[in-house]
Amino acid sequence: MIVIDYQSRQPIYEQIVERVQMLIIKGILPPDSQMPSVRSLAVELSINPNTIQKAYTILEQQGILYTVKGRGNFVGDSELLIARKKQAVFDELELLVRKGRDLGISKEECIRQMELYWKEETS
Amino acid sequence: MIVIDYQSRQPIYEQIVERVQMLIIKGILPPDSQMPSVRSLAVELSINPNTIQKAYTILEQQGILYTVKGRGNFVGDSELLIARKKQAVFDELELLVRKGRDLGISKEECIRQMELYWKEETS
Amino acid sequence: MIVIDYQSRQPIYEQIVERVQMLIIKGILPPDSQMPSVRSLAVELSINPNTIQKAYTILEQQGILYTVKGRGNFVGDSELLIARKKQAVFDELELLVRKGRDLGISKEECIRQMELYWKEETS
Amino acid sequence: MIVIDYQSRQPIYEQIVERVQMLIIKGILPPDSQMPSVRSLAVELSINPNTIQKAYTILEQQGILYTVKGRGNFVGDSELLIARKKQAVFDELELLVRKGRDLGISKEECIRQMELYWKEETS
DNA sequence: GTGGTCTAGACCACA
DNA sequence: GTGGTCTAGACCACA
Repeated sequence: MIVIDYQSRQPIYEQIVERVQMLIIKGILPPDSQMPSVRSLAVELSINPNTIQKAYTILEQQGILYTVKGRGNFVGDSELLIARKKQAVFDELELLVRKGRDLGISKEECIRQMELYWKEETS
Repeated sequence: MIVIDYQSRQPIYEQIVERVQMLIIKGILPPDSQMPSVRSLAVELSINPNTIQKAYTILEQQGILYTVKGRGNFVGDSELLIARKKQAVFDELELLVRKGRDLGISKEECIRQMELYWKEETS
Repeated sequence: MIVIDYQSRQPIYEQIVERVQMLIIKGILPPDSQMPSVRSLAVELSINPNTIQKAYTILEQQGILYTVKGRGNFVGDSELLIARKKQAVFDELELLVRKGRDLGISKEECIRQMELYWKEETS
Repeated sequence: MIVIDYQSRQPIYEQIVERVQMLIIKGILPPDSQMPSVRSLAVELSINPNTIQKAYTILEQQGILYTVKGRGNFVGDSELLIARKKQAVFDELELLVRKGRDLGISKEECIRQMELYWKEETS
């Protein structure tokens, strides 16, 4: 379910955070479902448990997971996550528009490109 | 001319690389003009000369600066840089479109936001 | 495995880059095998870790090594490296042919020499 | 007569040494003809006289130029220079053959390439 | 443990 | 003066 690219420059714990977020967004991990335990996921991915723990801690701090003592980690509210991610996308878009304008890209060219990308099939 | 954020997670040498790229893109540093020397910029920014050297070396490898031994560093072809940066912006845009689609953002909403950002004044 | 000439005009980090490239070409360092750590190689060669780091960084930029944060450096695709090196040899050969022609060396003499060198045993 | 590439990584004094050698090899500077003075060449090329002096000193040490006190620098024996350059070309060729063999290039491929380069027009 | 960044300071080649 | 290399040593993120 979670695939890690060990050759990536992105830290493993960040990759786990993002993969879990995506699984929640896509509904594969529904709200209040139980996450695999730190140990079992560490074994499954052949990763140091400290690294899994770090990812879970971050997800908990973000309010995306919640911990029940003695029972484990559970998926929180997915709407919150989706709203936050949408905002992040728009924030990035704003930055990108600025960069593009500095480079002399016209609004029309930018929109044309965007529509182009929108039409493409995604794998 | 170059402002460094010492608190940033982004390494100092990367900040310098990006600031110099921007100054070239904006035409503030025209082609074939001489860059400040490694030592003088180090003093000006209160940074170790090695760090400046690292930034200049990267800019040289990217073909953005060229070095004349014993004379200094000079600005190279700015068109090359701008073309590369434009491509980078479009690549980022494509990624962003994919992210947005996964989050259920509609094409129309995306374009509306983009037009909004385009109208804003920039500092 | 790696021998450095401290008297050479060639910088130490370049010597390391070339030695590593040769060990990969010869198959002594197979793809995906782990490189010695920056620190251990520094101790082994009695060289400052920063210098090893510089060599490894260059090899990574060339796509010859890949780095996994917190784990180490690993050998990448050797075919890519070999193809690039072959091209470099032919490019040098072309330059050499031009130089030879300017000096009045005949094509026949050049080929005779080349065949001679080819027959020699190499250590 | 001498063209310097100020953007080259090759030091200017080395460029001068090589250009002068080439002019002698091609017979443009015949034996016993007088070289331009350090000062006049410095003015002509807009270069620091120290740099010209360094080039001339090297050429004298190589026996390619000779100095007559109070009169200036003169071109020496060109045969000596040509013989030495030929040897240098063959030495480089030997190194190249070794590199090629290590890379798995066949003798036939190497000779074929060489003949190819030999046929090409030169500018 | 691993690599990555940075400082302080030295010494070199080159112009 | 200019850039380039190297050492010694510190501190950080990551696994």
